[in-house]
Amino acid sequence: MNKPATIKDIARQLNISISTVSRAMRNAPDVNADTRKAVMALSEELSYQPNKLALSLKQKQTHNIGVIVPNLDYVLSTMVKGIDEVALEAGYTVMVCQSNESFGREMVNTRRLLDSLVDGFIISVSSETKVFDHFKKIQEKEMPMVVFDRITPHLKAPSVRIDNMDGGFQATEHLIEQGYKRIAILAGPKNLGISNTRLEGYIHALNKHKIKPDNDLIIHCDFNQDYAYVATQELLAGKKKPDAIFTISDRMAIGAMLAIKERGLKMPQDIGLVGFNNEPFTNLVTPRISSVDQPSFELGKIAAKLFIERVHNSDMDHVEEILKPKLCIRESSQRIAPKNGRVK
Amino acid sequence: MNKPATIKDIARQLNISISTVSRAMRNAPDVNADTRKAVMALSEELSYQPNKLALSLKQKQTHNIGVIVPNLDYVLSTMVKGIDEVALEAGYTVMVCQSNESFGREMVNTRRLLDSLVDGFIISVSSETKVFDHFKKIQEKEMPMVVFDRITPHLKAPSVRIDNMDGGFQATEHLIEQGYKRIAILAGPKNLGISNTRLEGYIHALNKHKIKPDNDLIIHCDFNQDYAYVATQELLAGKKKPDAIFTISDRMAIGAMLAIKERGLKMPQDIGLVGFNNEPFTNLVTPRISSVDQPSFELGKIAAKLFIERVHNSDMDHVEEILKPKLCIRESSQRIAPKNGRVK
DNA sequence: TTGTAGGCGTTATCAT
DNA sequence: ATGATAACGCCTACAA
Repeated sequence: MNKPATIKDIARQLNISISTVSRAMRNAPDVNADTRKAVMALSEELSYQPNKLALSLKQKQTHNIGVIVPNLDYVLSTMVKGIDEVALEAGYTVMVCQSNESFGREMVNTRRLLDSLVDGFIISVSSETKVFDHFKKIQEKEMPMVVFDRITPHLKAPSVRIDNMDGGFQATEHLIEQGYKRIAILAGPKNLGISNTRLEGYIHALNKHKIKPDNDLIIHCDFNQDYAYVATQELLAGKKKPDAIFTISDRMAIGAMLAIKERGLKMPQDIGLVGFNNEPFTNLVTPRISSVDQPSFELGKIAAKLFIERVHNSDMDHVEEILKPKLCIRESSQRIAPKNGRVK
Repeated sequence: MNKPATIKDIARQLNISISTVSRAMRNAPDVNADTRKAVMALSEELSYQPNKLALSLKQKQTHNIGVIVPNLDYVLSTMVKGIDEVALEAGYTVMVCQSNESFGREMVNTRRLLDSLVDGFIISVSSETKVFDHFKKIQEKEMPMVVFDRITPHLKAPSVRIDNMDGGFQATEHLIEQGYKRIAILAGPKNLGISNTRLEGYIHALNKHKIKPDNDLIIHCDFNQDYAYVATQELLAGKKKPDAIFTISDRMAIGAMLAIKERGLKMPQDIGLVGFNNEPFTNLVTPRISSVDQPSFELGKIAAKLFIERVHNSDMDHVEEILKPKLCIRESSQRIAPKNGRVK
């Protein structure tokens, strides 16, 4: 490891003091032009790089942001891209850690980053997490923290998310308008906020249209394809079959779709299907799946912006940005031809 | 920011010296049991956390690994998960940076992490990158560096990748065996290694079966769905139409598929299609797309293992792990019924 | 067993 | 305009 040059080396070679070099480097006003030139030249030659560690230690800030996400699926990796974009611009480096939806991993990652590696956090909470002590520790240190996408009332912090209720509402009302009567919902895990809020939207839509929610049509299952597949099989095998299904993720929609096809039912004729996230593949399967689109990249950018704002202003815990999702209607749920033209 | 406790605080409160505290903390052998107990108790009470920055500065190592990837799509995020798994186990924290396939971003990210933030790098090269000076700088510093997935001959470093040639070969030979005669390939950008190697595999398979490669059937286009869509449209509109297409990514396969459907051709009867990556959605579209599966998670784990090995052994530049991919045959290319049973 | 002193690379304060 | 010195939090000879 041929060690990197330090200001000390430069000082020694130039026969000037360390502090002068330091000043010259940072374009301080009170330094002789020639001296500066000499310093610059030599530092170039030695390809001097200031040591961030020393700087961070001194200034007690790292200019790193810890980003903790449950996974890096389509939606979250797009959001992270948004965070990255803004953070980089503002001179921050992003450290991404996946918790794999595991509470333990989330704790470990948080603790590690907390060890003076980052100035603060941008967090999306794992679905497994029910205790928030590790995050509260961040706040006890009065570190900036922003929660995004998967927020929780347990954490008082500036946040940005989409209007999940509205998303659930749009999806459900659309199905109602298409004439579906018995609309089931495959909701996610019970302790997951986005799951419950999308469910609320579903209930709202039913209520608005005077349809009584039926508990047999409200299924909580894990957030993935396989569980959705099984849940749908059971729904379709039961005696109170649904004629439409709203799944709160596209992965789950796929699971549902497989079960539906297996049973020989046709979408949208026999049964309607709407997913959530608008992942690219919804547009590729047959039939194409209607899905609620969310502005993920934008959301990530806002999360980072909130963070940066929060750095300078600690009175922001009440800030809660909410972005509107938008239903994309496709074949899987469109059984009444739209008035003006064709399905996208 | 109520500042965290340091060993200094502990020393002062306990009326002992800093070094004793330091020793007690690290379970040094030569420290009185009572002293240690007292130190432990107080450090617990003050919820003391050693300052990683100071440690890193002192020891000149951070125990961070910089991971630079062109994006976080399905394959790469799975690989990163593998890296994460092993790295965490070994006491390393992973810093992931996306270059967004941009050379500039890749440089910026590398430089940032290089500023004493990481002990080394695990890298997958962006498709845009043709100059490797930023990576060579890593090596000049004699930092450990491992290249994975998207490797390049320009970088002498331990690496792990899949056998892309074999993947291309498997896909192509399978199409030949299914009786396709005019097999086109949608290869990626020309300067991308995996693109060319998969293309080589394609050529090999053709040669083996005495089919003369036709330059009109070899298309280089950007690594995404839209370009593949256009390229396929052109192929199918030309006078020398292919009767099968091998795309070197599943995203591209989707683009091809859209163009094929648009033209009213049926898969696998009229035209065969094979993709690469075995992304989950290949199993979901209609028809299901045959695709070359690669052990992404495993590959990530190996990358991290190589890194850790490399930390202790600098003579590893020749190491080159190669994992075998495996073709998953599905409906899009299967026009001869398999002998033993059904398509998966 | 414990304490003292010096150093990691940088900046900031106070002299000169 | 420049230099000396202390400090950030920790570790490690060396001394006691």
